[in-house]
Amino acid sequence: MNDTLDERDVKILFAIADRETDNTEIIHEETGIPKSTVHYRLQNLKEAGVITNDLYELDLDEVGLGLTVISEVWAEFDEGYHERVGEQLADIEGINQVYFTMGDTDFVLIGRLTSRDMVERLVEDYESIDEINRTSSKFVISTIKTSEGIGTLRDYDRKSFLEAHGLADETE
Amino acid sequence: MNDTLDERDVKILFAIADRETDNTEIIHEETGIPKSTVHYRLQNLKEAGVITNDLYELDLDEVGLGLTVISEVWAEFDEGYHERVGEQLADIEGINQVYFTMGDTDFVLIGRLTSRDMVERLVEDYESIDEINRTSSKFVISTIKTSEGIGTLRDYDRKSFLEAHGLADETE
DNA sequence: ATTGAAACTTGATCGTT
DNA sequence: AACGATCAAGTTTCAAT
Repeated sequence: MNDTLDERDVKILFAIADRETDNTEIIHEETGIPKSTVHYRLQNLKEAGVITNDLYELDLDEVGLGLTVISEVWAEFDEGYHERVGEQLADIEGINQVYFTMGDTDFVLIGRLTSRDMVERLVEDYESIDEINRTSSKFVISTIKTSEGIGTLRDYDRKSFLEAHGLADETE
Repeated sequence: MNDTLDERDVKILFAIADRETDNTEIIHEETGIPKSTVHYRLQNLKEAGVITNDLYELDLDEVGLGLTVISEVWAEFDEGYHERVGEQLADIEGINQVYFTMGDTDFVLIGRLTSRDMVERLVEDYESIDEINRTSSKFVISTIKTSEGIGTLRDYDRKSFLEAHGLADETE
């Protein structure tokens, strides 16, 4: 975890996440921090390796989200409840992936947490949801790979991806 | 899935992922497609909802990666092997998250696939790795939430995030 | 380290094919 | 739809604090 990260950096990073853009004018508007200062801070964060590229992929360890927890949650089987339970799980602070899977009302969640202290709260949050029967959590010792969004494409060989979509490879 | 996506769009999207930037000059350099055409294509993809924001978060359904599979893999317990097995799992086409968890050599993987046909190949790929004892896979019926990278910050309340890091909220 | 203003680079637009 | 040339917009730099 990077200790050079201060409140102002956090403010800028949250603004980028919230407004879904790195446009300095908009980040300035959101935070009240001048354009050139925003630029200065972002430059430092890039050099420090907190922001790893132009697409604003983040080093989660560096921002203090080094702890990953994978939870499985079983809920009461009842048609309408899946979505409602799912939304409630998704709203728990620190949870960033929620999947509803085949089998008997089974959710898989992935959370990125700031510390072990949060785990206790997490489980409390699960249990505060009425329809939930049982939960089980496991800690991640090491994250060998993560990619999301456009980064997901890196996991594919372009030729075979095109093939899978019935598209021929255009040779320029 | 969006059928307006053609080979050229895919080429541009892969170039963005590979070069980790959306700089039109660089994408031009990578693909041979003129700057203004790159711009034109990206604009269309944004309007079509394939690219959902300035940070190039993608709608995976729209790019034809609508099928999500979560797998658990147990491997032989042997000090050095974790990383080697992990890397091999990470290299399987379509796998975009690999976690090594507590317990007896247990990996959790998440894959985004183009079609059911790929699942068979996936399992074959798992089994082609020597050290692996047992695998189990489940399909995701619906993805209720996913966020990665800078988007992960959206899962936090800024005040409590700052607090967790021992940072006071600066009032401007 | 911060900032407003200037300088510059680039993304967005336009007109033609 | 594609693309080279042009313009508007954004990013980066700079000098002062």
